[in-house]
Amino acid sequence: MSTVRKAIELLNWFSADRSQISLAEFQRLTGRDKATTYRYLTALEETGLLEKDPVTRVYRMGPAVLRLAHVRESTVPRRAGVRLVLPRLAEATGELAHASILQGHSLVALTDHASTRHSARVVLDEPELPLHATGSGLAVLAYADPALLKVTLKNLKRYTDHTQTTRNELESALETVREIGFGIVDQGYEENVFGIGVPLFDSSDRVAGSVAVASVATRIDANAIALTKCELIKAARQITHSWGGSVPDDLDQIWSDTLSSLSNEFNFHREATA
Amino acid sequence: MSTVRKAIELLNWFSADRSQISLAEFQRLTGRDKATTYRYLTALEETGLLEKDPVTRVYRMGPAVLRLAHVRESTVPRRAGVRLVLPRLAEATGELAHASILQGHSLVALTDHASTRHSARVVLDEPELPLHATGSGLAVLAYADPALLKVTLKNLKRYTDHTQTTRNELESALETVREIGFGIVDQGYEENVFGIGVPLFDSSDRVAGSVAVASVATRIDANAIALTKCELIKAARQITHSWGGSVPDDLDQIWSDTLSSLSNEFNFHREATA
DNA sequence: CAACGAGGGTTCAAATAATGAAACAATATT
DNA sequence: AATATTGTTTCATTATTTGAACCCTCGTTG
Repeated sequence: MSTVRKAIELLNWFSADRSQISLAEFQRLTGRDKATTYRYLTALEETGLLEKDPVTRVYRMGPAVLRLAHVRESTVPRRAGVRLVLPRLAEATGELAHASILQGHSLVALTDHASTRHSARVVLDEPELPLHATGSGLAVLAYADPALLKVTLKNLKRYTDHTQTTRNELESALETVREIGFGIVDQGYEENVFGIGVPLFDSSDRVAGSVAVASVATRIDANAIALTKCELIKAARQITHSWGGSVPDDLDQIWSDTLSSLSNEFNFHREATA
Repeated sequence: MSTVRKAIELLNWFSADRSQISLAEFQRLTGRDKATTYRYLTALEETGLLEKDPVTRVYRMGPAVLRLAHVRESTVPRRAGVRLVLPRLAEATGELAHASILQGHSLVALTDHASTRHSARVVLDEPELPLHATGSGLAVLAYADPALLKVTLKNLKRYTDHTQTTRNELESALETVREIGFGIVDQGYEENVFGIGVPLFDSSDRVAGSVAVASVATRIDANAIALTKCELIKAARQITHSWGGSVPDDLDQIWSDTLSSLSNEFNFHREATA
C-alpha cells in the first residue's frame, strides 16, 4: 500500500466518539511504528487535514476538511436535492425525516428535518447509522454491492433488545426488503424508535444513500405506515432523480404496486371515516 | 517535502470554480510527472478523498470529506459558538450578520443569520469572501500573518467601481483597520452593500475568521455605524471566547476605547431623541 | 481509412524518501 | 526525587517513489 494511503487512513480512526487522538493512542490503534506514525501525523497536520492541540498535543480533525467539504457540496450538491424534499416528507408524515449517504462502508447522516406537529420527537445525534440496525441501513444493504454485506456482517453490534445480530436474521431481513421495497426496523437501533427507509441512487445507478422516516414506536399504526411508505416513495424518486440517478426497474415496479394498493386502502379509510 | 504532503496538496487545486480536474490538467497545473501524479490521484481516490468519474475520468472531491467535516464540526463546533451570537447581532443592528472562517488563503462563510435555521449540519453553501474587498476580509488581513497579505496581493479582483485593487490602497486600508479596529468596506464587493467586519481568534490566538454586518448602503448613517460597532465588538469577543481564543491586547484596548466613546455618544443621542 | 495526437495507464532501473530501532527530551506519575 | 510515559529526532538500512519511455484507446484529420 502506498505511503500516501497509509497516512490518509489515519483519518479514519477519528469519529464523533473518538474525536481526539494522541500519538501514543495512534500507536496502539494501528500497531505501527511510533516514528512513522509521528511523521504521518505531522504531514497531515502540515496540510491542515489534522490539527494538533499545542498544549495537550492530541490530534483532531483540521480546518482544511471544511473547505474540502464545501467544494464537494458545490460539485456534487446532494444536500440541495435533499433539502427540497425532506421538509415536505417530515410535514406529511408528522415525524422525523432524514437522509444519509453511503461512504465506503458507512452510512452517514446528511441532514434531517423534524416535523412541527409533534413535540415528542425523535432526535438524531449520531452521524453514522449502523447498516444492520436501521431502516436506512437495511434499505441500502439490500440494493448495494454484496461486498458491503460481507463487511457489515463482521460487526453486528447490539444496540437494543430488538437488534438483529445474526447473519441469518440479517439475510432474511434483506430478503424481505427486496420483496417489499422498504427497510423496516422496529426499535433495533434506539428504544422506542420505529424506522422505515428506502434506498437512493446516483448517476452510476448504484446505491448512494437513503432517505428514512423515524417515528415514535408507540405512535405508529398501519395507517401511519401506509402514509409513510407513500411519502417515502415519492421522496426517494425525487431525490434519486435530482442526483441524476434512476431507481432500478424491479424496485420501481414494487414501489408502483405498493403505491396503487396503498392509495386504495388509504382512500378507503379516509372515505370510511368521512 | 514528504510524499504524503505532496499528494494531499493536490486537493488544494480544487475549488468551487475548478471542481473537476483531469490527469492531464493536473500535470499542467503542477508541472509534475504524469506517472507520479497519477499514483497520487489513485491513492487519494482509494481513500475516498477524491472520486473519479468512471466515464470521463476526471477527478472531483470525494464523499469522505463530508464525514471528515462532520467529525471536525462535532469536535470543534465553530458553528455552535457563532449561532448563539449571530441572531442577536442581526436583530440588534437590523441588518444581515454573518461569520466566516479563515481556511488557508481564503475566507469562507460559515453561517449568516438568515440561513442558520435548517442547515444545522456541516457543509458550507456560501461562497468565498475576497479578502481585499470585504469588511471581513480587511479585518482578517490586518491581523493575520503577513504571508496572507502577500498571497492576496497577487489577485486583487475588481468587483465594483469602489473595489480597491492596488497594493497601496490595500496597505493603507489595513493601516486604518489596525488603527480603528474594524474593517470597513463601502460597496467594494457588492453594489449598495456597506460592510463592517472584525476578526475572530481561536485557541492558537491567531486570526481564525471574522464576524461582520452587511448593511444596505443607503440606510447607513453615523448612528447605525456606531451601533453596529458596539454590537460587533460584543459578538466578536463572545465568539472568540467560545472558540477558545482571546483577542490580542492591542486590539482589545482599541475596542474598549471605542466602546466607551461610542456608548457615550450613543447615550447622548438616545437622550436627545427621548 | 490510415496517420496522428492527446489522454489515460503501465513498466522498470535508478534515485530518493520511508522506515524503525534507538537515543533523547519533555512531561506526567509515583 | 525517581520512574514511567509520551513526544521528537537521528541514522543506517531498506523499500518505495520517481520519471522516462512505452503501450493502449479514442477521437480527429488529411
